[in-house]
Amino acid sequence: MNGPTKTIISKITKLLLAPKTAPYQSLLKHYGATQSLTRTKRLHAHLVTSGLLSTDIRPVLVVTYANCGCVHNARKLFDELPQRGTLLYNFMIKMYIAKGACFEAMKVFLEMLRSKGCCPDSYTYPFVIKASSELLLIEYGRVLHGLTLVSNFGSHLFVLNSLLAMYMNCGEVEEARKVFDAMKEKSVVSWNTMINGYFKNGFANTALAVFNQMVGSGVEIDGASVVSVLPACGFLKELEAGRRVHGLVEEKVLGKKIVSNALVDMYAKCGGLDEARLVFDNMVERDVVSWTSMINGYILNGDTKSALSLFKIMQIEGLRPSSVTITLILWACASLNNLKDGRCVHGWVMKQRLDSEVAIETSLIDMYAKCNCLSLSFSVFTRTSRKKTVPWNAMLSGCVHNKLATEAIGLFKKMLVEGVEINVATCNSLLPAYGIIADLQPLLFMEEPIATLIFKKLASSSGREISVLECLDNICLRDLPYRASRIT
DNA sequence: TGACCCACGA
Repeated sequence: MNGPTKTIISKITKLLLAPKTAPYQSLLKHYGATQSLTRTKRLHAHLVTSGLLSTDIRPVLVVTYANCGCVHNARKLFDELPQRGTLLYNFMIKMYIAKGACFEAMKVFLEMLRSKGCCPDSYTYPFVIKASSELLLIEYGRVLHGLTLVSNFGSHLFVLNSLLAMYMNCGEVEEARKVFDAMKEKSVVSWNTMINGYFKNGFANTALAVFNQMVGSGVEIDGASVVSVLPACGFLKELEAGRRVHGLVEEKVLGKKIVSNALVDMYAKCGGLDEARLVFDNMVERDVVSWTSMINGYILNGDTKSALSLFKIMQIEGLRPSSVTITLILWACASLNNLKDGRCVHGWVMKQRLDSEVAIETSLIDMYAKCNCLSLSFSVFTRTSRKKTVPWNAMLSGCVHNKLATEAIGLFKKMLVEGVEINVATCNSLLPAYGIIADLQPLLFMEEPIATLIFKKLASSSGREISVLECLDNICLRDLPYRASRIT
C-alpha cells in the first residue's frame, strides 16, 4: 500500500469514526465537569465493548478521569497513549496536585521534560511550582524559576504569582520580595500573596503595611485581600485597623462567608467580642468555621461557659463540629475542670469515629489529665497509634500535672525505646518532672545518657549545639525549687 | 486547564 492510499484510508476511517465518537466526547466532557465517575466508568466500558475506544477518544477519557480524580484509571490510559501533548501532561499534573500527590506531579513533569516534542507551557509552570511549594522543595523551586526564565515564561503573571507563593511558603521572604518588586505587571493576587506570605512568616506588621500600600495605590481589593490581612490585624490586636478593613468590606460588598468568618476571628482576637457576635449573628449562612471562630472568641475572652453553650447550640442547629472545634471545647472543659461535659464530648467523638485523629486524642489526654483523671488519660493514650510525638507529650504533661514525676520519666524512657521522635515540647513536658522529684541533678549527672540524648536530638533537629542552660532557660520552672540560673 | 484567602496548636 502506498503513502497516498494510506492517507486516504486513514481519512475515511476518521470520517467513519468521527460521527460515532463526537457525542461520546461531549458526554465525557460533561462527566468530567460534573465529576461523575460512575457514569464515566460505565461509558468507558461501553466504548471498550463496542470497539469505539479510538485514538481520538482516549485522551478525552484521560482528562475525564483526571477531572474525576480517578488517578489509577487516568494514569493507566495515559501510559497507554502513543502520543501525549502538553495539555494532557498538564491535566495529569493538576490531578496529582488536587489529590495532594505533589511528588507524583513532579514526576509527571520530569516525564514531560524527557518526552520529545512536548514542552511545558504557561499553564504547566504554576502547577509544578505549586507542587514544589507544597513539598517545600525550595531547590526544585529555584530550578523551576530558572526554567521559566530560559523558556520565556519569566514575565508571565500567573507564573510569577505562583513563584511568589512558592518563595513565601518556603520561608524565603526576601526572594519573594525581589520577584514582587521586579514584576512589571501586578495583579490583586500578587498583592494578596505578599500580604498572606508576610503574615505566615511572622511579619504581621509588614503584612498590614503592604495591605495599606495596596489600598493607597488604588489597587482594587477583593475577598482574598481582606481574608489575608484580617489575621494580621487579629494577631497585632489592631482593632482600629480591623474596623477599617471591615469598613472596606461593607463599602465594596465583599461579604462572602469566608470574609465574615475572618471578621469574626479578627474581632474575637482584638477583644471586640460584641462586634464579633454582631458579624456572626448577621451572617446569612454559617459554616463550621464561623461557629468555631465564635466559640474560640468566647474562650479567648475568658468566657468559657458561653463557649460551651454555643457549642451546644451549634449541634442543635445541625452543624457537625470539626476536630478544631473539639480541640477548643476540650480545652474549655479542662480549664473549667468540667469532667461531665468533657466525657460527653468524648462520647460524641467516639460515635462520630473522630477519636483516632491525633489532635483530638491529644486534647482528650490533656482534658482528662487536667480534670485529674489520669487513668482515663492513659486509657485514651494506650489506644493511640503511639508513633506520633504529640500524644506522648500530652501524656508526659498529664503525669507532671498530677505530680507523677516517676511515671513521667518512665514514660519518656519508653518513648526512647519505642523510637518516637522527641521535640522541644517533649523536653518542656519532661523536665518539670525532675523538678518535682526536687532535684535537677539526676538529669545532669545520674541520668546523663538521657540528658545527653535530649540535647543531641534537639541539636540535630535545630542544626546546632544546644547547651543545658539554653534548654533549661526555655523551660517553665516557675513553681519548681530549682531555676535554670542556679544550675552552673 | 491556571496563581492568592478563614478557625486550633503542635
